[in-house]
Amino acid sequence: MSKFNITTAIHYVNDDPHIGHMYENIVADVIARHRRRMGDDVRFLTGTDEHGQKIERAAAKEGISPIELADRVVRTHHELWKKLNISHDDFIRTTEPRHHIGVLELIRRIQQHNPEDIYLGEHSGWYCQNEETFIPENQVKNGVDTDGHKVEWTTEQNYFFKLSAYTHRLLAHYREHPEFIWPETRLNEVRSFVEQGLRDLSISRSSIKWGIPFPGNPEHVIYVWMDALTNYIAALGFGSSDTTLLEKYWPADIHLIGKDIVRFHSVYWPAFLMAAGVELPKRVVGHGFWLRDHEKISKSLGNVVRPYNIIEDFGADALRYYVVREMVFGQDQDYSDQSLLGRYNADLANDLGNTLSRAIKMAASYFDGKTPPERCFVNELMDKANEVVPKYLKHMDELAFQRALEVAWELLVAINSYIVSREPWKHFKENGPDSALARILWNTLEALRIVWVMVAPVMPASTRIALERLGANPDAIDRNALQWGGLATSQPLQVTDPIFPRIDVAQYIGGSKPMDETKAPAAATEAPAAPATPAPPAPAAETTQAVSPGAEKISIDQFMAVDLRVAEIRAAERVPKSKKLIKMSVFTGDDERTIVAGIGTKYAPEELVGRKVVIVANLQPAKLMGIESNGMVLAASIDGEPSLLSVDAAVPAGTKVK
RNA sequence: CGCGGGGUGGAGCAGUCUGGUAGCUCGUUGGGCUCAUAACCCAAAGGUCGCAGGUUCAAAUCCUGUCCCCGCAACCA
Repeated sequence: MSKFNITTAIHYVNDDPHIGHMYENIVADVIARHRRRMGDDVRFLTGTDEHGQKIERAAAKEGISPIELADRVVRTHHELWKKLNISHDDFIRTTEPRHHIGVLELIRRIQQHNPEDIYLGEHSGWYCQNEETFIPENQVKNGVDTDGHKVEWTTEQNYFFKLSAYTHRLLAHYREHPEFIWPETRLNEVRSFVEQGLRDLSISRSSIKWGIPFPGNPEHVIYVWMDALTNYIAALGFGSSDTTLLEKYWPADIHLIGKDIVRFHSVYWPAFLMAAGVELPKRVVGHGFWLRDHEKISKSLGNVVRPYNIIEDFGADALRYYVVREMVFGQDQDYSDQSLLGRYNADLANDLGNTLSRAIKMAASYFDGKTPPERCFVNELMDKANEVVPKYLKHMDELAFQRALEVAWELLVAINSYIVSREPWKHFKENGPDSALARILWNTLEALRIVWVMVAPVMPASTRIALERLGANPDAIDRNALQWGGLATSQPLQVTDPIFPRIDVAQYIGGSKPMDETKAPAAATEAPAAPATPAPPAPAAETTQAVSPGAEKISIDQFMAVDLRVAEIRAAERVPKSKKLIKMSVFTGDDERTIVAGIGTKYAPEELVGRKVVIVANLQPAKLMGIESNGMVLAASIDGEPSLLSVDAAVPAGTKVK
């Protein structure tokens, strides 16, 4: 018996799980269940990442402690995994003592094996007092970050990991183990990233409190990624006195993660492990993302998919099947309710479920409610099954789950075709329940049993039900169960309601059950949205909605503080390499100045020259693509399409607008 | 020359690494069956595989060039 250790990423607890999280755990579960029934000793780990600034802040906003927030969200995760039948063996939280121990041990081992790999250095950057953090360069403009807070160039002392020293060893590892990163495109990406040379990595933060204190310097907290990645070994007892699990299950066979964090898992993580003298995981597998209308799903876009109602109404298996069947594993895929329901009806209701009812009802009515009394080992369904099963297993091994299911459906189609060609109903009328009929229906049921066994890792709950109805042993889903001949004769069949009832899509979608955007049941405990820090006023060019009557009123003085005036565009050109920026030279009555505006999607530079527009003349200068813009051109915009405000040509430049 | 993904029958997508009759699901049309969840089976229509060159006996697949679309990053002041 060989061991098989699979992990998911640990999910960040700043929000309820969405379809991306579900997908990852579902796929990991499918793999785990498959390996288990193939006889492996499986260890399947998932968990939550609970440290870091975002949690700290989200908690502060609600007036609770970070751990309280984490506890609450973790509960949602547990409930969801239970609903989805995720069969993990362990669930680790980065706030657990065992995790702390593991992280500290990792650092200790690095210091022991490669003392020079962790050193105290200086880190400089834009620091925001208000948020107590460094702000990335690209979010800083004019001494202010994107939230409008003041930032200062600050230098702080940090511990660093000598990542630069591992460049060549990592490249060598990729060369010797090309299977280390999957799919190949990700390997190429990572390799080219590493080939550019690696910079040392800051592995402590003194500005954050919510984390694991750095050993020997409690003013610092360990960098979240170093913290988080260690969960994979901490869960196995790394650093504890009991290393049984570690010896048994490490290295991991698969770290299943999203493609966005492949770099952390295939560069930082192995480098840490090399430094600590710990064996590397065998494989980092990056899956694709679920998209919505070809766009990335994100909270800010408001297109997050949380198909809780699907789970409620059709069971976890429908969702499990959909995500595994619809996505080419490794690639991105569009999500839509229509496609989910389409798959449900076509594949589950019409094919899988209907064939089950069809076969069972016939067999039951002709053979006294039991599986037919005679088995058969010479027939085309058996041939088909023997052809399909090896292909199925190959696809499963190659992580081509979509293909594996396709192949299982081939057998299903063959079953229906077989039924039609043998016409059991006619045979029964003409000959009664003779042995030929018994063989025909036994073949049908037996092939169906094999289909369900193939489907078992994806739809475990439904498989149990189906096998019971078929008169088969619901626990028999191991590798032997994929062989022809497993169905016993004269076992009780169950004739019941459809396992996957058809859905009227129009009615369902149009009905009172919006599937998206619904929150998890457990999320009902979520505190009411705390008053957010006031958002910076939207730039005029972006304002699409009418000013609501309830909006705060401003005084005339406040309004007059804005210097609105008519200006004439003297010259205009596109900003090179920009998508929508147009650089204009405008005459304001007093001077001629440069204004950059994001109107290039709608207007061509030529048609702008000579045009009179309204500008805000006393706006703070800002740099856009390196060009200083002194003012703002007013425009109304619909869905990002700007429409410039203009005045009659007779109005001279410089005229005040009020 | 920023990074990456993609352009394949009406729709959505596989196939491209490892050239060899272009495949799947949905939809459409005609027929069959009436055992089953208005399900199932058979058949048909429908594609110059973005475009142009090249390599080859043979190119959706390899090479070169080119056009277009979509993410990310950098810019809607």
